[in-house]
Amino acid sequence: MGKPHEQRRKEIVQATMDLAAEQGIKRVTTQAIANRIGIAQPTIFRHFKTRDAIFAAVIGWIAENLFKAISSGFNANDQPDVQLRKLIQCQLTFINKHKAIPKVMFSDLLHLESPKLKSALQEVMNKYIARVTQLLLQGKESGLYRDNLDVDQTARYIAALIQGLVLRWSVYEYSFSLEKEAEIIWEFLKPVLEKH
Amino acid sequence: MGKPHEQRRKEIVQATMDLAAEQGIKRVTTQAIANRIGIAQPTIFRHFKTRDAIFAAVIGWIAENLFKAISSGFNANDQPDVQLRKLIQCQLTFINKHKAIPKVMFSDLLHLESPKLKSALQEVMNKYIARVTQLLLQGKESGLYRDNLDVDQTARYIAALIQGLVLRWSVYEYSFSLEKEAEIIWEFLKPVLEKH
DNA sequence: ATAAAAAGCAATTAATTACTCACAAATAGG
DNA sequence: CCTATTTGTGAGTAATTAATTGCTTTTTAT
Repeated sequence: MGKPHEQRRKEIVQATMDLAAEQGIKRVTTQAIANRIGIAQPTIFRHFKTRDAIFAAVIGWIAENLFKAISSGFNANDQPDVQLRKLIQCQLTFINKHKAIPKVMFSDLLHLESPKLKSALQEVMNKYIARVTQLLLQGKESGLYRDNLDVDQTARYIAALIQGLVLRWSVYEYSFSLEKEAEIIWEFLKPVLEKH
Repeated sequence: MGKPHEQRRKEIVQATMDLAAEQGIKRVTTQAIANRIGIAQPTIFRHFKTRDAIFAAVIGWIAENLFKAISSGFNANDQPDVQLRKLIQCQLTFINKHKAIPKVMFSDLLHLESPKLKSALQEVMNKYIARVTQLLLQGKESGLYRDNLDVDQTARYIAALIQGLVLRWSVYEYSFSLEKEAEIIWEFLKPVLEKH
């Protein structure tokens, strides 16, 4: 039954995300994780020093795979606006597939708890906003968008808009299609970005 | 030292909000609340049946005072767009004054915990969105906004935008002025609403 | 094959924390 | 003023849960 360290770590991260999606962060106890995997509770601590370390790994997983996801649709030949549209679509598809993400993002974790987790999440946000800023700048420079577009401000608001949307999606128990929202968000954003 | 029931309840709600703002929901233990007020911990339970009941009262307080706040600037003579702008300004000023709000909104409370608290919060959101929808509709009918404006969708996105903004403000430890954002949000929204 | 290292577990611990209880002090009403 | 109700408290309970410990089993490397 003994499995290699790295494999168990992945199992634990996965089980943590599954439980978080189903029941919320608070109910993800080390016991619950162990039960889900089918190991004893103390075995968890062979693979993670503390419970917080598990959540740090979860955030790491999210960061890594979110950027894989939003890079997956990348095509250098696309116009910047098409790239941005695809980015939003890929992001929402990714979050839809991993319902633990809003639970982690909107939990007590970031509002205090360990400063380490908090700054880890801030970093993900920053990196995401930087990517959007870059695409906005390209669109501006290629004449697609308004000349007076504040790319930093707009990138932050696009991120805020999506976060708010995902929050509602999570609070209303995933009762609407997140993926379909990509198109609607895009229609909403168009007049903000485009010349008129 | 014995104080009347209603007064103590208010003290407890206030202390809970202060502590939540400073340290996050998780650290608001009944002991911490009692310490802040200067009473014994069991005394809390003379005034609230359970800890959850305290948070229900907090949400009640927020709901009540948020609507007072966004109604405070109301002037029937204002154009609908001015009304909406004022609403956003009042809301951000109110949240800025009560930093517990994002802690409560973005906590594990809504992501599971008691369904009662969750639906209470959903109700606040719904009521807020209804108010914004109403103002958008007025603006549309008075010819200020685009004819093809989807008022429901737009109201939801305005709410999402503000929630996302408040989340960032909270995660970044209130390090930027929330009140100043009202103006910037308004500039951001203009092209979405107006004819062009 | 075998010794060392890694992974596993049962039992336990230590800390936290919401909540109870029996009784004391304060307050209010007649 | 006296009594009943309310408010307050010190001491304690029960439940939860992250983390430790000592030992066994499994895996890996030589």
